[in-house]
Amino acid sequence: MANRNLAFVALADPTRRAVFERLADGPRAVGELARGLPVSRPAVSQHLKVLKDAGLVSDHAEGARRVYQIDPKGLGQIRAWLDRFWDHALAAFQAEVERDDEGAAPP
Amino acid sequence: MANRNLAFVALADPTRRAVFERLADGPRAVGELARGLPVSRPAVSQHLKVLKDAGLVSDHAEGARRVYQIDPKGLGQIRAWLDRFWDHALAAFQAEVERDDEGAAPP
DNA sequence: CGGGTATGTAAGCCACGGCTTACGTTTCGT
DNA sequence: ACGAAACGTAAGCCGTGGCTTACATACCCG
Repeated sequence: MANRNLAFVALADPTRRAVFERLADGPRAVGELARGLPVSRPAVSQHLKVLKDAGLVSDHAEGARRVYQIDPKGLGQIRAWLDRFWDHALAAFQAEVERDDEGAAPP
Repeated sequence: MANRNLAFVALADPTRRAVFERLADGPRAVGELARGLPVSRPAVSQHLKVLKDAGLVSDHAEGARRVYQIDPKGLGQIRAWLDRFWDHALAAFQAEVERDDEGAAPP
């Protein structure tokens, strides 16, 4: 999926990851998130857009404020990919290790 | 760790991920990897450097060729972070869901 | 209804990153 | 020993992305 690429790109930026981790503690509004971060509020707003497009967060209006929270669906998707890749890569790695040991120390 | 940032950044680029996934099938040399990829061989070389700095791959000389293979240690590190984060975020998410259901449909 | 609050968006700037070509170095083959 | 192969690195180009300031919009409160 192109979704995976979006998720990886979204998680690659440190500031964006800071926003995301901060959101892991519970739902927050934009200004609330911006407070304590070394960037301006519009910057946070832009980061949230990227995270939303990647399916990592969801938002809903709450009066004049806009509350964001983590979307477990997006996070699960990327985790599933990592798990699948993990199995594949590890299998290939072990196969290579065994191939190296083939004539190294036979009983 | 800054290591995590390097890993995320490394995995964010599509071409670099293509190299990495190709490496999951088994160890390969640089030119071998470049064949079939839409970029030049030096580009692949640069990508491999980034992946190596991120602890995602390791390399060893084999004659004139340089063989790269996946480093499971780096991959495990990022997976561990994702697992930890997954638990935390999911817990907060469920707590929020329960808080919403609090007065919604009580028996 | 008027003022302050909370947010998204536009425009513009600047740095960084990915790609290519060109070059230098090491190793293999004959 | 000499040419070719395989690779890393330097230099340079150009698009993209993150940040800021400025502006427009929706909402609450009195």
